[in-house]
Amino acid sequence: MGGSQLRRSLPIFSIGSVMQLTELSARQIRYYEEHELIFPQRTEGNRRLFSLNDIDRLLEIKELLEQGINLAGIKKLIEVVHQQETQAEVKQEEKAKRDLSEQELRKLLRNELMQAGKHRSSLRQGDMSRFFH
Amino acid sequence: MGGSQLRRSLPIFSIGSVMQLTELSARQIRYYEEHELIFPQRTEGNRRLFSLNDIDRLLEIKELLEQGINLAGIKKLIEVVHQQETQAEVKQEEKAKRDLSEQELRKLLRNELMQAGKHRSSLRQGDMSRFFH
DNA sequence: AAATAAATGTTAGGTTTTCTTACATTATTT
DNA sequence: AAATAATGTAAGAAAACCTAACATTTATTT
Repeated sequence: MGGSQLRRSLPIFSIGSVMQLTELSARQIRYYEEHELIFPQRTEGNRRLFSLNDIDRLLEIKELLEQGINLAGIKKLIEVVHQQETQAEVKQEEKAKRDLSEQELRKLLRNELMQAGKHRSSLRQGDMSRFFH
Repeated sequence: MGGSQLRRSLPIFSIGSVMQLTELSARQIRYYEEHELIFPQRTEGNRRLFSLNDIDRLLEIKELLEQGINLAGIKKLIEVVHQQETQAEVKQEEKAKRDLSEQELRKLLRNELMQAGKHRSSLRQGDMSRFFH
C-alpha cells in the first residue's frame, strides 16, 4: 500500500488541534515530548506540528497513564513495540518516502488527492479521508 | 460507513496547514471564503479552522480555476452538485451526527482514530494488552 | 509525618501566526 | 482605455504558541 504511511506521518496539526482531539492540555503534550515519548516536527518559526501518528501515540499514552503506568514504563513499551515493528517488510518503502524533499512530498500528496476524483463525479469530494487510514 | 462523514467535517486545520496541503496562498483561501465557496469555522479567537471537506473543496476550486472556470462558475457548480447530493440517503445519519455535543464529537473521533491505527506505526491497545494481565 | 518524585497547573515575557483592511498589480473583458 | 477578477503585499492588532520558572497535587519512600 502506497502513501498511507506517508499520510499518517505528515506534520500538519497545531498543538491547539491536538489538544481538542486528545483532550490533553498543552502542558501534558509538551511534557510527553520533553520525555521523548513523541517527536513532533516544527515550523520555521518553532511551532510544533503533529502528525496523525503523533496523535495516535498521544491517545495511547493517555490510556496507559489512566491504567496506572508511568511515563518511564510507557516509553519502554513504545520502544519494545517499535522494535518489533522494525522487523516488518514495510520498511523499505517507508524509508524511501522519508528521504523525499518537502516539495516532492507535496507533489506526491497532491497527485494522490487528484486521483481521488476517479471514483465519483469530478466535483465530488476528493477523498481526503485518505489521510485517515 | 460510520463516522467518516463526521471526521471529514471536523474543523481542525489552521490556515497554515491548509496552505501547505493545497499550495494556495492565504490570500486565495480567504478570497474564496469571501465569495462563499468555503465556510471554515472559527476559533473563539476568530482564527479560521478548516475541515477535510474544506480542503477537498479548495483542491477542487484550484483545479477548476486552472481549467479556466471563474469563481462564479465554480460556485454555481458546487451548488448544483450539492443539491444532487442532498437527494442521498446518507442524510439521516448525518443530521443525527450533527446534533451531537462537542464532548460526544471528540469521543467519537477518538474512537475512530484508535480504530484507524490498524496501519501500524503506533502501538495499539490490542497490541499492548498482551503485556498486562 | 516529612521528604521525594512524578505529573500537571499556572504565570510571565517574548515570538510567530493569523486577522482585517486597504491599496497595488496583473490579466481579461468590454 | 476602462472596468473587472484574481492575487500580491503591507500595516497594525490580536490570538496562539513558545520557553522557563515556580506552584500544586498525588503517590511513594524514608
